[in-house]
Amino acid sequence: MTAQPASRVTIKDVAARAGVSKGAVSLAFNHKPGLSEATRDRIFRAARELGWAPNLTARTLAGSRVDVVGLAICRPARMLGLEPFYMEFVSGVESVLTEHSCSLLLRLVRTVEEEAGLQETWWRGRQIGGSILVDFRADDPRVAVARRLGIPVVAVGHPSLTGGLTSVWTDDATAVTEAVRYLAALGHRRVARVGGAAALGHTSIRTAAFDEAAGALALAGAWQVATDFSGDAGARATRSLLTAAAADRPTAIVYDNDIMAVAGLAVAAEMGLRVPEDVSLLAWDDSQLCRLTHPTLSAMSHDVHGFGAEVARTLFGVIMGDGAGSHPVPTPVLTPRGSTAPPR
Amino acid sequence: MTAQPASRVTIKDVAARAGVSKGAVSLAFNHKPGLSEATRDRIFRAARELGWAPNLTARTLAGSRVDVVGLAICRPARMLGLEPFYMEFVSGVESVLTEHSCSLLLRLVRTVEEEAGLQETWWRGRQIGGSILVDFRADDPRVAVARRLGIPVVAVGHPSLTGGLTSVWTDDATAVTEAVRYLAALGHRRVARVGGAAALGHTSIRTAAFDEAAGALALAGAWQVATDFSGDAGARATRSLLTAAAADRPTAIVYDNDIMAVAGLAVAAEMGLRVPEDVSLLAWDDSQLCRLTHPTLSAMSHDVHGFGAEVARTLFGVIMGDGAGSHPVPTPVLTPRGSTAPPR
DNA sequence: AATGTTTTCTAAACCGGTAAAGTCCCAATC
DNA sequence: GATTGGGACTTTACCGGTTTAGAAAACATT
Repeated sequence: MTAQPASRVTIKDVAARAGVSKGAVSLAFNHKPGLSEATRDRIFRAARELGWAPNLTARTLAGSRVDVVGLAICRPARMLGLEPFYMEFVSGVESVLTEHSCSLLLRLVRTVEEEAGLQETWWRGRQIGGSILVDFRADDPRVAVARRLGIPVVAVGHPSLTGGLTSVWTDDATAVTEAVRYLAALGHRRVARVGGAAALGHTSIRTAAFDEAAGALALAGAWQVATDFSGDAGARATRSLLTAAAADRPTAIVYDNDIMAVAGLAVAAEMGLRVPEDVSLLAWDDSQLCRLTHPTLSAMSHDVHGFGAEVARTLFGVIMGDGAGSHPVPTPVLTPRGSTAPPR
Repeated sequence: MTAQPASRVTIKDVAARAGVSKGAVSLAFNHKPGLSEATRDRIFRAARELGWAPNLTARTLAGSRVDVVGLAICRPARMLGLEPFYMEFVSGVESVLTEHSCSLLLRLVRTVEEEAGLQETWWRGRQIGGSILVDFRADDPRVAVARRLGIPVVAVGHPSLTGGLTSVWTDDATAVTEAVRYLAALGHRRVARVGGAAALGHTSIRTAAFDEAAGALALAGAWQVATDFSGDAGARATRSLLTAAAADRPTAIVYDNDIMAVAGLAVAAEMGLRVPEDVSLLAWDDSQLCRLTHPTLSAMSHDVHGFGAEVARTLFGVIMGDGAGSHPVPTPVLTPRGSTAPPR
């Protein structure tokens, strides 16, 4: 990858034009003291006339800031395409980064180990000034890497998973409990949950909370299935849950994302079951998708965009040296729509 | 954004340990001739022992490659979250970038003008080695910027829109024609199209092709609506198309993406119309979503992942200096599923 | 007027690499 | 035996900024 020449304007040209030294230009552009207002003006004028902006690469190398934040996402490509969560999350992150004229370095990886290596490479190569870590699992190798190298990171996940790294998280356990209680309150006694990838930490948390809630409410039936978050998996899981005899099958199903809930809706239709009369469905994340189906999908709803923004804000805090600790964001709240109702 | 110290290993340390000069280490790591096998080995061993990897920032500054590719997407954040197309496209791009150990710099912008400025900043600041431009519109300002600065870019869009930049594109006109012909062949005489954003070049192309095809087939009715690609807009458009008296309303609707088609499906259900008996629906892009509805959605289907990969490959070509010109990728093909049938 | 203090600005040393030019040594050629 | 020609490295000059240690000038103090 060779870069074209393309007559670049450098700090030297600006300095020459303003009749000062390189150092002076640098001071001016970093708003540092030691220059008279007059020269400052002269420098900015010269820069404007030449259309110059500091070269970030050089600036980085010279050892000040790195205006890039890393984010690696570790899920099979095919699955990602469908997951509204990530794009929305990313757009929330970006909204804050942009204010700091900071960019996002995005990479899709296949395994956490690969990601751990990537983060190390990025950091050592001074490609990033900090990083966002998502999708924690038990004994996550990224914790050690971040700690060993002292990378400023924000871990998206419950503190119990993120090994003491600064974390931003939603209270999944409470949300699951609320979901189950709601369905029980509607009168459901046989409830199922179509969960996400078993390896993921937040899936375990939800699984445990579901068991707990089902136990506390003494539900007659409580099923849980792990999937890979894909619509296909959600469809399969739903199909297998609903093929039992009417008296034995769940009357309500909670999904771990909204794609699987949409798939579940289709499966119910395909099997001739009415939603919500024969079976209630409850989605998670609540992207716009939930309002585009018929019936509309009830969901555990949270502001994913705002979540991303909060993560980015927290990361800036970490980079600046403050703001470690644990930052909970609002718990997903139940948004009832057309897909949930009392069982017949 | 200040970076932590974190005792960095540099090329100098490796050189010292291997008992050679910095230059030798550089030669070894760039696989250039002029070193004996023995020294090469010694250098690599030393690097491994010290856990050293070349600092990309320094490498970039020194004027060789820039291992980063830019991509700015210009659509409202809320809409993006839902658009399966982009994530899938990005994942296709990444799959090729990764092979070249190259990263993607992603940014969401609000206007093309903003993007044009961003591309210029990126390029001048040597943040990127090349860029991918998407969503072309008439008189797109990015064409001039790319040309003036000599940025290696690949334009995703029909050559008529991309002002002579190297382009990768799908033949939307042919695909639209195929869609209309198919519906006509099923016996539909009143067909509508719920299109994307009117400002976008490929929307205009599809609009013109639809008119042309409808004319050629002498359809009794041919409606077109422009939207913003959102599910809500798709729902609204569908609702307004279907409220006409049965004898006057379209019996088939083509959508410009699959989100709107899903929304259309829900609207039909909500209005008590059966799909495909009362109205046929045809989606575009064909993400997994189309197979998760009931009935499943017929779609103009193409390999978005592969599309992204081809774009990345072409970009590498451009960066290397060859491979300019126009690169068509396969035309979307009709994939009939459950949402299309002859009209009653 | 001589002596501190600031303020303003410059020169030069980095940052961590790359690349072109230069040095050294040894085998081949005339 | 002097010349040529490589191969194997090293030297050195950047890349485009930041930063620190001064120097020069302006101002204040005694």
